[in-house]
Amino acid sequence: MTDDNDRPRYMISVAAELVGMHPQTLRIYEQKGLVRPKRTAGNTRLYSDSDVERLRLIQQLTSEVGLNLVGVARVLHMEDELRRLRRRLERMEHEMRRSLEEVHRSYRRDLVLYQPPKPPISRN
Amino acid sequence: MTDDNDRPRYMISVAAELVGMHPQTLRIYEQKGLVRPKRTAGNTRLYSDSDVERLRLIQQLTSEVGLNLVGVARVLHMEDELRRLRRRLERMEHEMRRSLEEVHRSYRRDLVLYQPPKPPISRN
DNA sequence: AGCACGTTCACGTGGCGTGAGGGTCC
DNA sequence: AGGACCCTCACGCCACGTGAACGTGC
Repeated sequence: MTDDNDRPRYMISVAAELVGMHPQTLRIYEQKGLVRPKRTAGNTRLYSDSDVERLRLIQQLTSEVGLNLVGVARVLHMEDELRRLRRRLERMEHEMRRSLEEVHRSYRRDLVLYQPPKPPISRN
Repeated sequence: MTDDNDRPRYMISVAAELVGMHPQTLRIYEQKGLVRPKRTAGNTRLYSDSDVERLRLIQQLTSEVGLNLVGVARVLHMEDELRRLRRRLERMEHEMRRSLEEVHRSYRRDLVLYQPPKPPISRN
């Protein structure tokens, strides 16, 4: 997950080449807060692979979907939110199943302890 | 909820007046699928109060937020999705609590049936 | 010294709002 | 017949992408 996909690698001309965009466009995207490449000590932008991937996503949203840059920012943020909610929902489903089983197990333990030795418990 | 907020009421000039927009703009919005006013037999658009409210929302997203129309459509749709997920999450929380209590109650009933009359149940 | 970087400004294109023209329904 | 509706076309403005100019870092 957090491997070196985030390591700053490419300067702007390379990154632009990778995604087939104008370097100036990438600068505009940064200015509007759509990507946040790191900088060298000499103030040169360095794009990570994650940044490049994000650029491709932005490209898709603008050129194919037709969003303007405000829309791209908004949609990217809302997609994060959606992913978060879906994950949370899924985890809650698991948690729910787990808890129910846990309770069942706990009570069955009690039942075993307390059951009279003679008649076996009949279960359906 | 589904009272007469959905009843077709205002023709385009009135609706446009209500929200302070150009009638032609409303036609464009319909053409792009952002609002779907009903029509009279004579093909005249009739906007409901819900439609008018939606128009105000669209107005906010375009003029204040700065979205283009594609963005408005997308954002409106994603907001619906977000609301749906949040509601579902909330209902699941309730359901989880309810189920757990239910199971507890069910087992306690059993415990009463099965507990031996002599030694009292010791609990930690 | 040279090349790619940095920023700022200028231009072209396209989306969107607004208006006009012409036809149709009450 | 008049007025508001319908639709289509035309114009203006602004956002965005692209390029040029000029300065700076390696």
